[in-house]
Amino acid sequence: MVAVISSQHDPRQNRLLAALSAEILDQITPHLELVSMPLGEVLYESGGQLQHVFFPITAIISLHYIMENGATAEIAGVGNEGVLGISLFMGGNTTTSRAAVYTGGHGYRMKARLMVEEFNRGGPMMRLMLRYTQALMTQMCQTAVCNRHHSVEQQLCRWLLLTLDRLPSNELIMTQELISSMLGVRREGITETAGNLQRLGLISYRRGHITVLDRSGLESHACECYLVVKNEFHRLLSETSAANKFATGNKFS
Amino acid sequence: MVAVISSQHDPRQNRLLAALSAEILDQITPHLELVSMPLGEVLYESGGQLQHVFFPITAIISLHYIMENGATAEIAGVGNEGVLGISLFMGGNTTTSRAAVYTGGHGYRMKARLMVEEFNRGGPMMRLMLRYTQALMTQMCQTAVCNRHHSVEQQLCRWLLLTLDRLPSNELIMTQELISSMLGVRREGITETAGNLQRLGLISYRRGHITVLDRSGLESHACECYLVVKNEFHRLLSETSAANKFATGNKFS
DNA sequence: ATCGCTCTGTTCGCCAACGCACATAACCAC
DNA sequence: GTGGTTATGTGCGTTGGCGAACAGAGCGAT
Repeated sequence: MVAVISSQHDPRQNRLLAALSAEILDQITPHLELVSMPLGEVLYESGGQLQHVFFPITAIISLHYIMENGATAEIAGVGNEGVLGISLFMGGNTTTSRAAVYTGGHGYRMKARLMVEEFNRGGPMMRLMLRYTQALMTQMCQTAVCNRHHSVEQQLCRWLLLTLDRLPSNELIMTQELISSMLGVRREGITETAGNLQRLGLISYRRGHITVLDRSGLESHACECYLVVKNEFHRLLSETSAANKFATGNKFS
Repeated sequence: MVAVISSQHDPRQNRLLAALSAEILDQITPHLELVSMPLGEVLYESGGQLQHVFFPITAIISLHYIMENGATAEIAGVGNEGVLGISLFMGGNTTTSRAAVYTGGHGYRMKARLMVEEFNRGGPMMRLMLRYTQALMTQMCQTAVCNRHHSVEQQLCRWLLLTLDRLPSNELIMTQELISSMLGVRREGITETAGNLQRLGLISYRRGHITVLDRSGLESHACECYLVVKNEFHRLLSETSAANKFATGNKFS
């Protein structure tokens, strides 16, 4: 069973891991453990300790905050472009947010201690993690801005696109209820908005499934936030990025 | 003139600098330049290059995003507890946000290249900057959450308290117009809310000045977000924090 | 002392999103 | 199939915050 799964997956399906040199990737691959990440699994609670960092490949994780009254709001998402657990090497060990799987799938995990050791070498892994952290911060910023100024429809479009970018197909497996709790809005608001988008021919959906039919149409209904995040991720994490420039004068390199 | 100013200020007035060991602080002090940071000064524009990092002592800086339609929203603030310019060592060099002074005062600045070099030593400066970065992320997260779920009144209370914590006195020098653009709400909304708070005896204000009369009253009108941010800054940046724990197994230390 | 600019106070209609309640419809397990 | 469960659709009334427009009041400059 494990062998079957392994043959279908490769650490390079995670774009952060893929950005590492073959040398470093070979070095850490023995420590990467393929794990199933089922919908709803909580990878850490607010204030909890992480035993592993996670590199999703087909799963998507939501970083969100649960308020005293139980309401939730997503702060950022983590898919195959990223890693869960940056607080380990940032020095705080915990965060005030929670992480849960909202699109089931697989990912690789690595023991926290190994990750910290690798980070502390100060080499390409550290630089990659720091660049990713900055990209994640951009996503958080844009979430804040979007929450302040944009309509539910704009936010839904943004969110669908960001999620779609992390998936191999154009179909999302999730209920409107789930989306509403991610965006921190009413479920009825999603029903209404999704209905509009379907009427416009941008998406189609049935109970628990959403298919994107017209990606560029969705983009034009989304707010600017989507492209800001997407472009910043590309700028910071494309292989030809500022990595080398940054390394100038770095005694680690 | 410079001598007079210098005699009144000390790098230790910035709590990040104060958290460094005397040895390291002595080492970088020659490179710290005391600068005046007048209200409205733009320290960097979205996408621009930073020539310096800034350690505010009496000034407060707003990190905010300007939308295509000109509306603004603050993402986080930076005062004497922090540093402006983390994108320099995170590897991205620029951010999508903008930084402007919203409470005039003074701060120290340091040439960007020197900061990067110091960071790249991988020692206490790096660990301090990373812990600060995580605290800043918490602030961003809470801004996102607060924007989603809390009323203008709750947000105003939170914002006043966060600003107050960065000031030596209980008086804020700023117009309602300025506050509204920080929070990304209408100026009238601030007028109305500030009027309520004054009627309740929590604050008093006159044209361009706000005095906090009842701090704990303000706290009880604020949402949970204020304390989340405050506690997380304390946890991550108090001198007895996880710094040493983090350093365990770190070949730099 | 006065003028003029800027900041603050107040009103009005408007609308997006909310909270609640309940109807219908799809899917799953048996 | 059929029944139960869960997801989606719809219709209220309510409300917090918006946009615009303008009146008054404070403060600084001259």
